[in-house]
Amino acid sequence: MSTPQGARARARTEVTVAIKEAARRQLAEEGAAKLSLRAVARELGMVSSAVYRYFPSRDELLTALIIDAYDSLGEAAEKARDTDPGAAPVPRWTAVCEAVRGWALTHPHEYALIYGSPVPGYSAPETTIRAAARVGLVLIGIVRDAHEGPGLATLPLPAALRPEGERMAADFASGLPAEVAVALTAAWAQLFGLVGFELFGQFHKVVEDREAFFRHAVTGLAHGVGLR
Amino acid sequence: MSTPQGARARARTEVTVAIKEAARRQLAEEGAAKLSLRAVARELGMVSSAVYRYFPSRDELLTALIIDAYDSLGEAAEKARDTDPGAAPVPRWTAVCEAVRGWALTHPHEYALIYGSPVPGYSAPETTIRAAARVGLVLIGIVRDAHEGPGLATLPLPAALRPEGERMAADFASGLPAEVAVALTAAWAQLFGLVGFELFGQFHKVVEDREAFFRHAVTGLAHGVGLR
DNA sequence: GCGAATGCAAGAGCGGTGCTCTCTTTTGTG
DNA sequence: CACAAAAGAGAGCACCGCTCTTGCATTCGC
Repeated sequence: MSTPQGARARARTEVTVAIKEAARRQLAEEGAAKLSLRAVARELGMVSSAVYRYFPSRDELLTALIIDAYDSLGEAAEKARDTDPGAAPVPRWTAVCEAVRGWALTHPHEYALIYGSPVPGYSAPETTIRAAARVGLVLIGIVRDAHEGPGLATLPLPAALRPEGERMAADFASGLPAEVAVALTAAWAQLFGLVGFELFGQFHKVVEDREAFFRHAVTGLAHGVGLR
Repeated sequence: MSTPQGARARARTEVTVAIKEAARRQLAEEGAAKLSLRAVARELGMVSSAVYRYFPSRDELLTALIIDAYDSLGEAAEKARDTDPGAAPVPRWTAVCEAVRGWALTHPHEYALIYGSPVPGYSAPETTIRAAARVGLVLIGIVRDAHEGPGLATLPLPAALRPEGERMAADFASGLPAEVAVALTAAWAQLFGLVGFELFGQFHKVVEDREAFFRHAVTGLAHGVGLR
């Protein structure tokens, strides 16, 4: 799976990561819309057609960047979760949320790539799905720990949503009550609403002290899923 | 302000709206990334350089579409608010939220244009800000009505966020308590997090009964701002 | 060890894009 | 009616994604 020996293969993976690095640099500077395969080739001193030996199309290159971005964000979230494993549920939750926000603020174009409009057309390959789930899994883990530890303050679930909640719990939140699975999914989406609004300028002239506002809002999200 | 007489001016506005219509059609079919001024010109039977007499650049055309989209969404929200003015606060709130969701589902590319990544680079002219505020104003109005009527169940605000909340209330939520202004702003962002996640495919294999889930989630948002 | 198969870079080229010029035609108005 | 302003037409520039063919190097099978 890793470098399968051969000097040739080694050179290939090296060029591949060089292309991704140059592309990521362009992405950070100009945004996804301006990312151009030809410019990447120029930066690497090769001709544009050579890049197609490594990525069959611009969209494939973008997809690779998307997966890397999901991984990077997921790693940031996991790191925040693990820095103080003994902390109470709510601080752990807010720490992860703030890590997500921090990553988004330092990688705005990459964030836009994965949580903004799907720019490369409509390609969401299965490979991206696993990567996309990492942040969600971190949040689930915190809530599960709380459920098995100090317990959760659950809210009632309307009857119409009960089967959906049972399915959710079975699918990706095993061990958690249905109403928590539903609340958690909503909080997950709402977290990215907060981050996206700040990042995309919707809070311009609306929220000034973004840090404090965010902390307060995600604390509210934590309470919404039953953490105390 | 409207058509200043002259047949020439009339023709100009006609061509202008024709260009916008063609552009909106392309936007709906292909998305913002594929929207091309030359294709618009082709569809209208004119040469590409002629379009530049009406819109100085592709970005300006996109900006016009953005403003129209904000207006269209705001109108949908206002319509939902006005259909049953005597209803209780929570149903009024959820009706507006569902109107936002419905508009987003029927105008996905336009929604992506205004709440996805800012595609035309980084242009957020002042003119768009007024248009962007309409949905927010609808939500504020509902909460204000409830505040002056049945009252709100407010939650405490951390001391660090009190000045921010006071400023918010003074700026755009006059008559509402500071903690409600803060909660309202958070709910506003969270609403679009829910809509965006559904629209951009993050709920794929996660949420099945989207309608019921959304209704439940926005009811939670309503409670979060103090509506009962 | 050597020829053949394979991998890779280079270059030219196609159709498309945004945008800018110049030139001509149309048209409203003094 | 004449003239100036507005609008359209066309060519052209630099860039884009992508394809194809052509040489060259490396690797593999015999």
